Amino acid sequence: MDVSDIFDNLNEAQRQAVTSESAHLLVLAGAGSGKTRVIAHRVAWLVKALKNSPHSLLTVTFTNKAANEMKGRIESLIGQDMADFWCGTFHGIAHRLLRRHWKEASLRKEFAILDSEDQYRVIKRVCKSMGLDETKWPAKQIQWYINKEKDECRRANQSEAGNDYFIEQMTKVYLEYEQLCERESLVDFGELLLRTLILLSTNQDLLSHYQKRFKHILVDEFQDTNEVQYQLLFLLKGKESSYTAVGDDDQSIYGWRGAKSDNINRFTQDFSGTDIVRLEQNYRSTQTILDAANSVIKNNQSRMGKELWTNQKEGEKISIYSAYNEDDEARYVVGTIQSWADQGRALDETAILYRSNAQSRALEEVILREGLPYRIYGGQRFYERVEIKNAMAYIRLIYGREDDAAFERVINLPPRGIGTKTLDVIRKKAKEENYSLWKASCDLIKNDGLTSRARGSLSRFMKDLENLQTEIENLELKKVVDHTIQRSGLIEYHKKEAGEKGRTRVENLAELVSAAGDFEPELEDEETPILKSFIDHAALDAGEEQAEEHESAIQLMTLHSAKGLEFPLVLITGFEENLFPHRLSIAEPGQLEEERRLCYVGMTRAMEKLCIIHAEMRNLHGMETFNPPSRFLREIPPELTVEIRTGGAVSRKSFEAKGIIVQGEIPETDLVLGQRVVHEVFGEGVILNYEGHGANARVEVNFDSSETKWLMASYAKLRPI
DNA sequence: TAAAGTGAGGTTTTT
DNA sequence: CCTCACTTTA
Repeated sequence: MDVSDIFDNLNEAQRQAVTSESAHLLVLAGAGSGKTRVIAHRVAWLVKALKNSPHSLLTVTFTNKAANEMKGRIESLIGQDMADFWCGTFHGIAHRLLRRHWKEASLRKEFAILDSEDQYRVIKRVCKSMGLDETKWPAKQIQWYINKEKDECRRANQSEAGNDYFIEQMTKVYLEYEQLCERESLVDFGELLLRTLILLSTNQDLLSHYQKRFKHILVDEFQDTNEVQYQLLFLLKGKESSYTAVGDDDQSIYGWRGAKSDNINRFTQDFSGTDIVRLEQNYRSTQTILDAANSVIKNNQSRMGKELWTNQKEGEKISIYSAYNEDDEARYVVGTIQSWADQGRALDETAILYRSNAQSRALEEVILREGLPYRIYGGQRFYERVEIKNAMAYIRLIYGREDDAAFERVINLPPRGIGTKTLDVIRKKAKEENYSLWKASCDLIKNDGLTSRARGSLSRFMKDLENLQTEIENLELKKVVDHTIQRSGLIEYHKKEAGEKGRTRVENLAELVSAAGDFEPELEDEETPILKSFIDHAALDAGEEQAEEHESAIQLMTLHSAKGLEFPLVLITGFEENLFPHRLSIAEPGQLEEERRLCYVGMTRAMEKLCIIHAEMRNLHGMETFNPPSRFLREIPPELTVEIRTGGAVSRKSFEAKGIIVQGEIPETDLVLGQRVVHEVFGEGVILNYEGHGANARVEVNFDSSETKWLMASYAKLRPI
């Protein structure tokens, strides 16, 4: 294979980054400048040109999706076996290390991973046992506190309470929680990282082994690293290791969960001999979109400074639409997308972005009404769904009876007459004897510590589980899962559930079976049984890929989850003060700047056309709220925008009030509002509304079929009658 | 013990 | 307005 393949289609700066031979490398890569590409090509270059073994490379990303994508790209670029190549998320890699060195990390061999819901439940359990008032000390807040502490590398005994009552109290719970996790060998997400950090820093042999192994460490989205992640990277730095950090301080939007974009600056100081390469050529967006995004982000004080440019054409102006309310907003959005589709473009080229998930509802309703296919990202992920978590709890219990969280989850699911009272007795017994709920149940049944009714139900439950265990022995994973959801009664239970809900739950369970069929554990060690690998996978990978629809659909998502994606047509909704920037972020300058970066991220997702919509009035929490247009709107130079119908011919409100057809000429066209026209396909109708002018004019026509459509005037070939 | 009613609270998200 | 968690009732 020819090494030049690796350089094809790279620009000068990219090539410089890919082939840099300085001790360390920092790539400051603007949005759409080919940052993932640089990492993939650099790995390829290290392997193909410099003959590094894949074994000596480590690539770290933040999401599983990004890791998979990266791996795929690299493999297709190199075209050789990369079995020994570590490429994963921080958590995935930490997990791998802990599984390998569980003994040194003082864990049990079969330690379990707590996802955030499991963690929440455990914390609740701890609070209860401490007799804490739940209303005064919400478990959610405690969870947040503990995770924050772990992100900052602090154990419970390392917090400085001073005489702060709040911290003192939090620390107490943290301590209890820590002990419980220790006792049951439970590891939450933060713990994966912190424990790995401690494992390596207290184990010189292990540390130098990995320091020697990893000659090149490459980190994507560096601006999103938090304290513990940074320290982990720093710790792994050996005499010969060389680091590549790629990031964009302007796209740091996760400060609120502990990410420190300042780690970029820290990197240049801690890793001496760092070469800095800036990627400022954007391959994604038109000049107009880029100019607008640049002038918004320029208002931030704390920046490393960077200006994107492109070779692309100026492109269309940015449409600004002032909607009357959220319903009008949704109609405009859908209308714009429809005319996009009318021009023969695909629906999956379009994305509707919003600040908070709650905004998706109004949009969804209108899309649904128009019968367009759509897909909402975010929200509930596959392995987080209750029915899936329940099924997984059975599987966890089959794997190991000591799993109290799983036990509590399914002991009465489907309902089998074991209520809180019985469970309390079991809990108490377990606590007294300091062993698992399962063992406690065994003893209670033997020693007759229960009412006969509870005893019957409980022993039936336990016997069922034992039977299930023997039945699935030697079956392949898919069959195990299938068998489990059948025999546990979960399928029956959800089938009985009313309406749509029950049906989708049954479907999801079926999906779980097929996910199990497709599941391939990471090879590495044959010691771990596949069942355990599958359980870990479910905790570590929320399963964004699952149940994906393949039909070309409109994409709906929050601004946060749009990061890293691109779409030809992007519509950002809810561009209002108190919504975006969010009410809670306005007061503090640091948070406001993060909101602005979020805005920058959103705008730079657009390739060809960007629309920004704000509503004059919006129903929020059941109240009519009037918010002025977002300050970010004023930061976009007016010459880059077209305001659609502002102070113009049509007053939305009067139009709304009474389907009156407003009169008026549509600029630079031969059409007039209220005019009867005929369309080749849709037949005759009346022009109700318009926006834009000349070649860009779009008109709303109410056809005699009573259907109303937004059409591009220049494409629709409307003939006046 | 299981199903209907009451009331607070309602950024952003990954692992 | 809508969701959720928790409380009351059959």
